[in-house]
Amino acid sequence: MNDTRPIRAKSGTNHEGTSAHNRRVMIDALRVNGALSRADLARATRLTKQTVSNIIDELERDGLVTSQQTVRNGRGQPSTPYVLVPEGAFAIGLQIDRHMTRAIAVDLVGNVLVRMEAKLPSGGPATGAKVILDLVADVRRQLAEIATQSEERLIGLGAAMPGPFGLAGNGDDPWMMEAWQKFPLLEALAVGTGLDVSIQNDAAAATIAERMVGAAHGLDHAVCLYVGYGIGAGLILGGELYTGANGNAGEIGMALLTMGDQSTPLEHRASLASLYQYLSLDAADPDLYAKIHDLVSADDRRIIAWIEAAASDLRWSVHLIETIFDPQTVILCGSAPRILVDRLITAMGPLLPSIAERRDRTVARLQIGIADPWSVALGAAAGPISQEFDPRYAAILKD
Amino acid sequence: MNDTRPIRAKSGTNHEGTSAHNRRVMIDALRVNGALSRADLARATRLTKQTVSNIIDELERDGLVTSQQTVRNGRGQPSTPYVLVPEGAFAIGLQIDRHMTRAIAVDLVGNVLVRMEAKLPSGGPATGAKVILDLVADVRRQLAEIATQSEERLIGLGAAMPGPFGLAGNGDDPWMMEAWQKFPLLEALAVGTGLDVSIQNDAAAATIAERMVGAAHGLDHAVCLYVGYGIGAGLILGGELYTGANGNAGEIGMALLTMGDQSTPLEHRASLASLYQYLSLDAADPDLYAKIHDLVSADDRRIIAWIEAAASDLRWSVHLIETIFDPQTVILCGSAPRILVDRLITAMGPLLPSIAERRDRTVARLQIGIADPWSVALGAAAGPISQEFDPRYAAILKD
DNA sequence: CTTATTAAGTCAATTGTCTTGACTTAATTA
DNA sequence: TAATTAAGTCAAGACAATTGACTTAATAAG
Repeated sequence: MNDTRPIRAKSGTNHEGTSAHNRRVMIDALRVNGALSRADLARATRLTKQTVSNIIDELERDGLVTSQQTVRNGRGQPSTPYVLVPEGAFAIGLQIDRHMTRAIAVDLVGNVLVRMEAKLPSGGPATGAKVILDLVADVRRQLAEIATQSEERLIGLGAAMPGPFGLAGNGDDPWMMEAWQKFPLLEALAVGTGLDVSIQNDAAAATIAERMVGAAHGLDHAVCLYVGYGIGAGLILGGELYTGANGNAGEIGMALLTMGDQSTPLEHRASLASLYQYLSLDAADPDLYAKIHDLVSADDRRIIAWIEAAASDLRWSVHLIETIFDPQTVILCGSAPRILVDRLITAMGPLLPSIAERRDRTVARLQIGIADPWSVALGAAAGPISQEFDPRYAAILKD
Repeated sequence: MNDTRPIRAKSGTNHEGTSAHNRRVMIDALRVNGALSRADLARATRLTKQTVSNIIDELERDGLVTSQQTVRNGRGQPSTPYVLVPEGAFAIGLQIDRHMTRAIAVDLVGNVLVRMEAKLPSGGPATGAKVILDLVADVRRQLAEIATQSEERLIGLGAAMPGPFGLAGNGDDPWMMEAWQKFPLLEALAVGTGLDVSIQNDAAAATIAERMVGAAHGLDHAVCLYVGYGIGAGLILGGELYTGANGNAGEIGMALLTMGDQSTPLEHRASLASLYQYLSLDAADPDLYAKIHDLVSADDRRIIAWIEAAASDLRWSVHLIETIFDPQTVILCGSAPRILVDRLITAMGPLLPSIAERRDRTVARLQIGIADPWSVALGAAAGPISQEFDPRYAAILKD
């Protein structure tokens, strides 16, 4: 054709795509169901016994699955259950937050093997990059001590930081995240570690964690409402994390709530940042979570008021998420003191009526997720594992 | 395994899945780009020339593509462009609305070949089912007159009606849609026509129409904001229509807007239903659209006020959609008089600031879609075509 | 206790689909 | 006129799932 307009087309697939998909399906089935025999896998995946046998043999050779004691289940030859081998793969997760950075090493099934943190100096990436690379190197060293072959089986480094990405900053962030968002972090990490690096926002990372080891385990339609310094949503749609056209899907914190004439972003009303401001707390204080814990435990009048107000906004957010996404469940998670999340979820009940009120529900409309300062780092680490081993459309296609 | 808990697993795939996917990719590429040579297709899909040749031969034998005059493009053998054959497939679309039903026949590329409508009697499905089946039969007869082989190449019947589905009715719908939603329409249509039948909500149908022949053509991340009797959103996420865990994703009309202390569903403020109520119009009046057209043309004071109010809510809706989905574009479409949609879109500017304000935009943040009383029926017809020929994850998998 | 039945799992041959590399065709450029 | 470039075909090969018969090992029936 003689014009130079680029041709838009989806990618084709071939044998390798088929094979890669089927491998992933096996691993996913073992992750969701626990031990399964070859016959179980054949029935569940609709592949033939022979195909399953070949793939399981290969996975066993690769050290990703292993057999257990045979079990007798009535007539017929006893079956041999297979399970995932935790040491089959490792990944490192890195959270870059406003005042600190955390790094975690996980294995194939999501066990946390190493966790370390460091304070980030206030100079932004110029000084912070070295701190981060050192932290990653430390985690890697520690991992190597407790897991043989960890280096050979280290599949990548997942980083998480507050989004959104790719935008001109609005300048209202007081703490340098803008500088970090502009910094070519991916390249710096890739060069500094020699690993495959991926970056996502913190809500998305927390969601990946929920899917691997939390309340979204085995669910294909779930939305995580993440409450941290900011507030965001992570979207599991059709079994995959949805990130939108530019990687910024779910940045619900920037949604404007119009109350009367004035509009405020949700983030200014229901995030930890809003709590810190409301209580005049120092976000850089290392004992911050303990202080909040104490305040909540003591039923401090002001924090109770904040919880009530935030719960009201979050209640509405859940309603909106249910209305727009029709998920199997909504999960409230966060990098926040656990007691605060517990109080929030209590204060959010009863939920607003919505299309989620169905008779055929099997999981609760709203569940509590991993509420832990480490959840984002954990999800960051789970990212490469998911990328490498979970079934996904893109994995079938070429390139 | 000796427990009876069902095993959850994704489906595997095999050669036929590969082949089916590659066929769909070819068809999609031709639909999006127009005429392409085998070499173009090979480059765009990353398949080999030989594979493309085989698939194109097969598609040509099946009557889905045809070659055009060869074209010389500089050195080398001239290329032979291929295009989709409109008569390669047909589908029938059916819209069931409150007071009427519309049916359309389309071909593979989305040309409308037949359109017919009928008034629905007020007795609900008991009397309406026969009217609908007769209408479909009439459309089918007319289609057969203008298109030979239409019966052999008729791939299905797509139906569209207001959602949400599968819920206990709230009883506030004055016009029987509840009865229709409870009626086993799918079975009735399948038995009555002998065709493959699928059902979706009207916003989803309008969205499918936008993707096939409208503003979302070739886009993989787009959200359609549908304004009709109700209001809803259709979601194209990652190249596929997303319908949620229970088929009710996008039912944004039920989203509550909290203004001060009281909350109202969006639908009560910005839909045609709200306009009818505001102006005391009879929704069953066959000349309704003409009347609204005249009122808008005459700048009727009251309708202008409604437009201003509705535009304000829709402006906020667009902001919310952009914030949550991060789509390439938002499309305002509807079963509404065109002039009203034009006025609405004008009144919606300027849009609220959002993450959609990017320097690298190639399409407008907000576009106008097919604003036409027939758009839902068109999308309903496009549904089976899309289901059969568009690339989608599920098409690769077994069963 | 013996035999039938059932289910897990393997073996070897086959099938379906894409890939590879050499070849043919038909145009432009030197 | 010859070299170059690109489209497209041919025939053989590679890869991965399928098929159907077979083996193994348990329980159930007589």
